[in-house]
Amino acid sequence: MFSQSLFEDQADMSSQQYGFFTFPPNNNNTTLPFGICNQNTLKTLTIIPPSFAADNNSLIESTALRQKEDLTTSIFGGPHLLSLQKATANTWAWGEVNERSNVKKSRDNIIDDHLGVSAIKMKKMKSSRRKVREPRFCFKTLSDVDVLDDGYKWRKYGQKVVKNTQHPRSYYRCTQDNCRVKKRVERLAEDPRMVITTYEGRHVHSPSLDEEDSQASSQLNNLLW
DNA sequence: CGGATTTGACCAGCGC
DNA sequence: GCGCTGGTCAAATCCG
Repeated sequence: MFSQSLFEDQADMSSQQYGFFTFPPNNNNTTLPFGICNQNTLKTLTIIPPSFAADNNSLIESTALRQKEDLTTSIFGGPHLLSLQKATANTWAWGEVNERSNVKKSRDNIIDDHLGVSAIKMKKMKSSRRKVREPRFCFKTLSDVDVLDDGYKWRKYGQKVVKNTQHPRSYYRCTQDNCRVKKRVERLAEDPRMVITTYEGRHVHSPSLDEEDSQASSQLNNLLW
């Protein structure tokens, strides 16, 4: 089961996280731990902030390592800030390698190269459409609202009831022209309080800043996307 | 009235 | 080849 594998990954992830950042930017009640993916390991989860999905996805890991220190100091104003976040939400994220860099590998190797995905989930991923491989990032957030304010404007284009889940999955597209970023929003079957938000692709524009957006959230959005 | 959402139909990939 | 499933489309509907 897909959702089951999420739980398995989550347990391993907590021990590897090296920092937190708030997500979404306008929500003070959620913090997001992040860490580094270890490729080819099933039990070790990799957590990568979306900002690390650099243009060259093969450099995700090294980029994350290189920027780790900068994130915890300059972006968050010092390591002490990390502990000041209201860590009421148990949130996390995982990244997925862009398959385009693996075109010459065998099918099995391609599967193995997905970051932080359990064996069960990898099997599942084989059945999903894979023509266009965009970087994908999944966030698990404790929230009453399904659609978290991430600074971008989204248009819903579909909703689907996923097998063995009681909550439908919603599909959104970024409303910006020429921006093909999509996201899926669903509730965790085992814990409906948890919202699973999966982003696919990278924005080609800045967030649409509303009047409420603070300078800090703008800064964080630039970091993330 | 125009933009956003809903929702059933359709399509593609995969397993059997 | 067929059925199942997830993802997308697009007409209908909603709503500010």
